[in-house]
This record gives sequence, C-alpha cells and structure tokens, in this order.
Amino acid sequence: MNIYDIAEMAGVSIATVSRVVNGSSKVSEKTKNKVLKVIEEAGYTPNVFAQGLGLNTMHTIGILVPTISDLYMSSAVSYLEEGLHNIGYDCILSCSGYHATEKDSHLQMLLSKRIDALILVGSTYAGSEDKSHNTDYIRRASEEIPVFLLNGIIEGENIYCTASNDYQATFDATRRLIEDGRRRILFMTDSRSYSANQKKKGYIDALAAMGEKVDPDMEIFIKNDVDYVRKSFGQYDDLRYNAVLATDDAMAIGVLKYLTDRSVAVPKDISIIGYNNSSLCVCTTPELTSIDNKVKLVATQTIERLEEVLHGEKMVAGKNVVACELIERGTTAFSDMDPRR
Amino acid sequence: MNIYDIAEMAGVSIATVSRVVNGSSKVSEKTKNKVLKVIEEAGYTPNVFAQGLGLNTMHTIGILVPTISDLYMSSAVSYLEEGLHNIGYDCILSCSGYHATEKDSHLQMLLSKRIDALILVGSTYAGSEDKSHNTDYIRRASEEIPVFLLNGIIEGENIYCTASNDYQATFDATRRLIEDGRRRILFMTDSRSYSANQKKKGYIDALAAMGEKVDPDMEIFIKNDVDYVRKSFGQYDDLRYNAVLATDDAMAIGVLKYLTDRSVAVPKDISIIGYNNSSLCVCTTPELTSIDNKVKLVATQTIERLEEVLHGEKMVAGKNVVACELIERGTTAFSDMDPRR
DNA sequence: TTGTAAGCGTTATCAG
DNA sequence: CTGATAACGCTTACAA
Repeated sequence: MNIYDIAEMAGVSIATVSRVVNGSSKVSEKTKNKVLKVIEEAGYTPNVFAQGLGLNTMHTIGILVPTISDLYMSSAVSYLEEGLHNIGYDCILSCSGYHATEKDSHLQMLLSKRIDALILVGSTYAGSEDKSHNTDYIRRASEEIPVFLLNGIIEGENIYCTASNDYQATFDATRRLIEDGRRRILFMTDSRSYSANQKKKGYIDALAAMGEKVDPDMEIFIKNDVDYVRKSFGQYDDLRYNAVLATDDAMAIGVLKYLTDRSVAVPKDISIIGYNNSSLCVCTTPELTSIDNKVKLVATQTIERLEEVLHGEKMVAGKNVVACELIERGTTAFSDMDPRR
Repeated sequence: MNIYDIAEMAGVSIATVSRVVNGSSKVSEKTKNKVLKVIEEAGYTPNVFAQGLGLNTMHTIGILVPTISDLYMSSAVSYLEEGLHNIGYDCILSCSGYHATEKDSHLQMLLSKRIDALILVGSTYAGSEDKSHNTDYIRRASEEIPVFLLNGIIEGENIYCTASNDYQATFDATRRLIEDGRRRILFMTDSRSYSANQKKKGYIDALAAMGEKVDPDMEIFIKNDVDYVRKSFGQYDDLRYNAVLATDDAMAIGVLKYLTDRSVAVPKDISIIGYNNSSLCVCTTPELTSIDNKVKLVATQTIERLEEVLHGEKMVAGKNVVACELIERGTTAFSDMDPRR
C-alpha cells in the first residue's frame, strides 16, 4: 500500500496525494476530500523511510543520558519526551553510562541515525576542569546538528545549554548553615562533573565569604548509594562535623541513616541538606531538606530553545540558567532570625 | 557524501561499496581495503533513511511506557535499552500516560515509524477484567509487528509476554502474614491493571485458603503517593487492621508515615509490606519489607524472546513467568517458626 | 489546481 | 569477484 495505489484508487496523481497528505493548500477541497476518503478506507500510512529520504529528516531527536535508572534523569527525560511529542518530534533514547569511550560511541550511534538535534542530559557530558573527560566529541557533533545540554555548560557554536544555578544554590545553603552556627560543614560528592564542580565552588566561596577557613578534608568523595554511605561513614567521625551538604539525596540519606544508627540527633546536633529534592526526601525520618534544582523548568526551557533553533530562529541564547530553591524539611532547623524568612 | 562519491574515489561501482559497507564476503581483500580506506578518509556514513527504504527496517524498537518518571518503569527501560543496544537495535521511547485514548495514539505514532517490534512496559497495557480499557489496539498492532509485554499478559498471535508472578507473590505474603497471626490485612492498590488484579486475587485466595473471611472493606483503592496516603489514611482507622499489603512501595510508605505520626509501633502492632522493592525501601525507618518483582530478570527475558522472534525463530514461548521474592526488612518481623525460614 | 518526472541514497538482482 | 540497473516510496520543481 503506497502512494501509487492511493493515487490510482482516487484517480489522481501521486503528487496530489502527497499534497493532501502534507496538508498543502494548493489542492481543491473536492479532490482533497476524495483523496482523504480513499486514504481512510485503505488505511494508508506514508512510509517514513521514504519521507525521511526525501526530506532528510525523520523528525527525531536523540536523547543521550548516562542512565535512565536515576530519579533525576528519568524525571528530566519524562519532561523532555512530553515536550518533544507536543511539537511533533519522536525521541530515540540512548544510555551511555559514565565512561568516556562509551559516551562517544553512543553519541556516534545517535548521530548515524540522522537525528535532527541532540539532547545531552546531565552534567556528566559537560566535562570538567581536569581534562580527564574532554568534550571534543560534543563539539564535533555540534558541527552537524544543534546540541542541547540539560544541566551542563559548554561554550560553542550550535550548542545550547540550560542548567540550574548550582553554584548559587550551594553558596546560599552553606551561608545559611554558617549563619545558623554550623561551621563544620562536610561537603559530599560522587563526581567531578561540571555540576559537581559548580556545587563545590559555591560551598567553598561561601565559606570564604563568611570568613571560615576552607578545609580540604571536609570535602568527601564517595559513592552515591544509601547503603554504601551508611556503612562506610564511620571513617569521618573525627572530622567533628555539625552539618552535611551533599550533592545528591541518596548520599545525604546514607549519612542520615548512619547518624540515626548511632543515635545522633538530626537536626539538633547535625544538619543535613541533600540535592535534587527527589521523591526519596519524604521517605526518611526526619524528612530530608534538599535543594530543588528545578528539573521541570530546566527541561521545559531546553525544549523551548530547541523549538526556536529548529524553527530556524537566529539569536537563540546559548546559555540559560535557572534558580534552585532550598526545600526545608526535618533534617535542618534554621532559626527564624534568618533574613530570608 | 554518498555511495556514488565513494565509488568514484575508490574507482569501483556503488555495488562494491555497498558490499564492503555491509561486510559481504564476496569482495576481494584488495578492493575491500581500498574501499575501506576511502570511506575512512572521507568520513562516510551510510544514509540510514535510504537503508531503511531499501531494507524496510531501521533496526528500531518502540518502547511504550505510561511514564518514565517512575522507579519501576525507568528501571525496566534501563535494562531494555541496554539489551537492545547490545543486539544492535535502537529504541524510540514514548510515554503515553494511563489514559486509553492517549495510549492508542502514542502507539499509532510508534507504528507509523515502522519499528521492528514494540515493547509495552507495565501492566497498564494488559487491560483488565472490567472492559474499561480494552486491548484491541494492541492486537491490531500485533498484526503488523511482534508485540512484547513487560509485566502484563495478553493471549494472542505475535504477542509475547513476560511477567512476574504477582499472584503467587501476594498469595505467599498474605499467607505468611496470617501464619504470623496477622488476620486483619489491608490490601491497597491504585489500579485495576492486569497486575493489580493478579495481586488482589493472590491476596483473596490466600485468605480463603487459610480459612479467613474476605472482607471487601479491607480492599482499599487509593492514590500511589506518599503524602496523599499519609494525610488521608485516618479514615481507615476503624478497620482495625494489623497488617498492610500494598501494591506499590510509595503507598506502603505513606501508611508507615501515617502510623509513625500516630506513634503506632511498626512492625510490632502493624506489619507493612510494599511492592517493587524500589530504592525507597531502604530510606524509611524502619526500612520497608517489599516484594521484589525482579524487573531485571523480566526485562532480560523480554529481550531474549525479542531476539528469538526477530531472528525468525518459530516456537517462541508466548508467555513467560518469573518468580518474585519477599525481601524482609524492618516493617515486618516474621517469627522463625515459619516453615520457609 | 493538477500531473510529469527527476531526484533522495541505498540494496539486490542479474549478467558478465 | 564486479558492475549496471531496477526497485524502495516519497517530495518537489517545473509544466500544463
């Protein structure tokens, strides 16, 4: 069942059928209805491969994500998919893991599918200061199609970034803790990604701004896993911390669990702040205070930029930043003297 | 840069280039190397649209899921994507929501992309006894391409199902609770999907098998949301339940939160069992006992069946069932008298 | 408004 | 082993 069959049945040429299918205006109402009726009855669907060949697009967007089995990523992809669907694009999903060579090969696979644009989800694709993972492969991709980074920043032609302001978020959170009398703040992270670096910078700058000394021992690199953190956290006892700022909720919960096991009072003796404001936060006791990095907003704005770029708009902002919000729950108890309350 | 360019540069015909690209054996080592070198230097990549047109496939699998923003679904998709990638398929993801018309339209969108097979994730696609959502649209899809259900069962030609044995799981869990002296077991669900029905049946049959009376009031239909359950659960106080069996972890956690707020002792006075064994389970205090429905195994087996079917194997099992496992944590305290321990 | 015909870039069937 | 050449099913100037 192809366009020739329809043309014959309707007694018109294939060009006319094509025009009807594509909603071209230059078809008389009469023939249009005739053709539509035949299409309907025959149950005809255009062959997208042939369409793709002719138009050089299949209206497909590639989404690359380290793993979809992560609350932040799956949430982001959920919003992205919805937005793309609304503007008539399908999305092909690829999970690359965190390893550089895998990221590259998955990206190549996506590019070979002739996608119209590429969305990279998560700051793991934004490289970091130590050149351990570089971003050349992304730049190369951007020579072929527009590349959108969700929660990462790379400067470059045809690269469009939307990220939450993680620097400001940790800066504010750290200052808030210090103002509340917590001066020994543990900073926990599991990554050297762009985002992780921003968070760390915010933490350090806030310490400095508040006149506190920056102690490298207070920066902890650890696996982002509740059980792992819970079981291994004893090694940090002698740091005599009274607050914890984690770059992911699961780490924070690991600490909370550890402290609860040891009957340490949270938040009375130790305050804990997580990151992402995931659904895990409301499960713990006490519930976890967390920084909401506004994944919905970031995803929505990514789609808006994408739509602009794909519609050929010039002058689309290459960089977009969204403010985070501290969601206070039971693992912190800030005094009401804070100016922002 | 197309096959003609390469052919010219290499001084061969396009047929030869095509053979080299597709690794056909009938090319001399010499010309093969010559062509490969030219391809390498030119950075040529075959146009997948043209390939698709010729071969009538782009090696793409459609994955339909109600939402990717759900721990079970995202975990399933994660395993599916990995498996598909390994056997050379890309996946195009579509999130349909739970509404019948949307499910149908998203499925049509996927079919129109000429995918090689369709995977439906989650029992929401398997319909239910009340004909509120029917499964005709799935049957129709199966006339065009093989359809794979992950965690749902529909009988039919060209439909292949892999599901966890939810019936047995709730049957065993219920019996276990009764044997432990918990005779007033609340059953909570948020759905009338195939899977939800199986779970309910297991619960009811176990009650009957153990000589307990089945009280319809003990079956609670409620939203699967921690906060919602927590805030609204007071209305069930007079049911005087001493155990809760929920069809999803979030619901179970809502109850746990409610009971903790009211200082009810869990598991001493009330036992709680969740479902899915999600990452939420280890976050609560006490941690949540949950039924592990083996999403990894189900996904892996789905991919195995898919590979068989796509490789043209006849006699592929249309129905596959995987056993669940009760993961005991802090919200239950079964006595050691239980025969299975 | 409609039709004709030339691409789009492959694969695959034949001959040679 | 290699090369012409005909599909594959559509879009789109260009004619009419």
